[in-house]
Amino acid sequence: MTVEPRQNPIRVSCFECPLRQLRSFRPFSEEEVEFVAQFKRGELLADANSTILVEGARSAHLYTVLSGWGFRYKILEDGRRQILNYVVPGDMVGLQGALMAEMQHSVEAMTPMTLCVFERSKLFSLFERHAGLGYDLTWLAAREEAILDEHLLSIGRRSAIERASYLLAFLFERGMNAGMLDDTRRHIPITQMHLADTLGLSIVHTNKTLRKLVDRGLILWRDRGCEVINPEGLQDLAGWTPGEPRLRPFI
Amino acid sequence: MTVEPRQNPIRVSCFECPLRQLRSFRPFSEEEVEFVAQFKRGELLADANSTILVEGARSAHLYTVLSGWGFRYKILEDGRRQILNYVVPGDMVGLQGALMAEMQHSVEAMTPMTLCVFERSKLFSLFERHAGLGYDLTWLAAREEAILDEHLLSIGRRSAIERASYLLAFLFERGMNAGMLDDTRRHIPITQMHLADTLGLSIVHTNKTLRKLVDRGLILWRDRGCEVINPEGLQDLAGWTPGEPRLRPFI
DNA sequence: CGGGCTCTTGATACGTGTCAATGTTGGTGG
DNA sequence: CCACCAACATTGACACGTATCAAGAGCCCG
Repeated sequence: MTVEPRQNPIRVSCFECPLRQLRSFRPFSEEEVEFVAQFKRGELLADANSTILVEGARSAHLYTVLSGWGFRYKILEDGRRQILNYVVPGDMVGLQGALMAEMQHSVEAMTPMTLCVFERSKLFSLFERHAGLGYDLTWLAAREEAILDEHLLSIGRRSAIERASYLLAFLFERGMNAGMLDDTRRHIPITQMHLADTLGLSIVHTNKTLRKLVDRGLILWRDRGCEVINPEGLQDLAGWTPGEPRLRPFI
Repeated sequence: MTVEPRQNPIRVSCFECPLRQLRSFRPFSEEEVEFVAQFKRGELLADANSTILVEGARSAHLYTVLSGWGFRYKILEDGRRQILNYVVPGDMVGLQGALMAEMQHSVEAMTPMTLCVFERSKLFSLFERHAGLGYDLTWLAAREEAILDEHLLSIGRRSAIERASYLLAFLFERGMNAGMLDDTRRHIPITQMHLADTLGLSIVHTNKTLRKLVDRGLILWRDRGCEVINPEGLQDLAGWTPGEPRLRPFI
């Protein structure tokens, strides 16, 4: 289901960007915001389950997520799919495609999403005009790398139930930091198919593993999604501790 | 076996850096080389099997590999180890530690290695003074990300024999591009333990899987390492094609 | 009202892990 | 120079975790 997403004129000014009000993002200088504002080209509204970027394409744009949940993935020729990571507000999408020749993975929306659109051709001027923002981009790339490292450790060396615990704890953590979850809204809008394709497990075994987590009182499954009851319990089971929260940049 | 590596005065000038003569690296301007030269602090000689960087440490340095093979890895509390990626000449090591607070993985040498040492505190001035080099760093980070994506796909969705084929084809490719392998020197200096910890398999099953590849005439195993006989055969078996070789930067 | 998704559950098959024993090689010290 | 030891590699038997197959229930949306 690939819906061609609509690209709209700017509705949210960078000067009053809702992300900047979140606790987890670093403050920006007036000058930086100004540059980003003129770097921004528009907004993209994507339906739930629509494809935002596809492997092999040469996109003229890159994006920052303003709202919604999505994920990056790759597929093998015979259709086997591996979800690589999830994207939440504040995350960049398509940076790889902007730097390398073409996208090496696809991106899909899990919920309706809003994305800021930037022009790929102006990327280099960002490095020239604002070294601090260039540094931020490298920082963001290094952070993505660190996350992928953890996923690799998880898929390679953890058992099914440990993997599932880690992943849900991870998603909970990211959702909280991105302002998508809080003490009242704890619902992660994900299907068991998504989890299976992230964990490297079959969907049947994923289902049975989630049931164990439900039975242990760590999570609830309802409304086509997951509600984390006991994040620390998940972390203990997985043997994972999230890095100390630290002010992060975004573009 | 953690040997404290020796740090020596500079013996290889950036102006006659041996890496720049390799086909796969992009040319640099005189000015850029000059900057890198004064960014460089010394050289590090690491013994085979010594640890170069350890998870949790705050290193004052970052490195570029000049010679030798090494790898990045993480371990769980109970000792389970996952190798994340390999490093060959031209690769940066420790960038994550330079950007984030501390290293989130360890790095170990598989053969004797030489590394250029750079000072972490001067990293930001690289972005200020040479936007092109800052761009290169982001490029390198995005490339590492793309590699990790492929590893995730492999561990998550390929069978044991497909995984092993992919990994050996990948190592062969990287070794060729880095000038560590050529038509006469085809020996990859790696143990089956390393492969097992990369593939997310037990060492016994790794051994049996490698035997199948030997029986198919795709590789040889000898001299504590692997000799790739038929790289295209490995690629076919894995369903993997290396990206077209493209001039890459390094610092 | 029907037809997809999504989720659930049991039975069975298969891939991979674990255990145990042995062979091989290279390095070290007497 | 030889003896010994520690990594590394190999192989078979068996156990266990996860995949696959199959059937059905619940739910949302057209």
